[in-house]
Amino acid sequence: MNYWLFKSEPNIFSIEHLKNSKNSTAHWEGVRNYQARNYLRDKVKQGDKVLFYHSNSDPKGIVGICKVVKEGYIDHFAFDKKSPFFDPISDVQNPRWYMVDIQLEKVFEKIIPLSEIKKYPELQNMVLVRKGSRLSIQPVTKEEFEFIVKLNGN
DNA sequence: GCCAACGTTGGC
DNA sequence: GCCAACGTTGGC
Repeated sequence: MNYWLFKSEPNIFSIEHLKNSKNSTAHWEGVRNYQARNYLRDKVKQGDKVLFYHSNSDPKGIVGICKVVKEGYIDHFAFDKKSPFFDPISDVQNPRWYMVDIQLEKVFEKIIPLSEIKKYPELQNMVLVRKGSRLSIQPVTKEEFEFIVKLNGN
């Protein structure tokens, strides 16, 4: 099993949105970056655990845990002219973009803010805290994942 | 294949 | 709102 961190802007899709979705399950569509796409298409597997991160918000940080319930499949929103994620370059015969489905496992009692994450020596190698890192789908180590779960007292 | 210009992300 | 860092585009 692998561990990941998915970023989302909560004004667009927050963990509350996920909680209120049917079966607390949602597509993770709209990833439009090749490195992140490659993870979604090739590496993110059913049963993997995901840290849900709120970016561009106050406070920003990790807000809960999800699991992958459906692994990489074609992000058909790229073909939908009405979708904000429409991509005219993507071709049905040769799709560029992929998504997964995730299901909520736990909303943390309290957000673990980025400022706090930056304080722990155990978390200094996270992609999240690397300068200039903008990846929206990031690998996380088992140790990092478990450390964060413990921080939340779980 | 290089790289300047432009667009986006996302912390501050 | 600013801007550093990074990604993408497109002319050459």
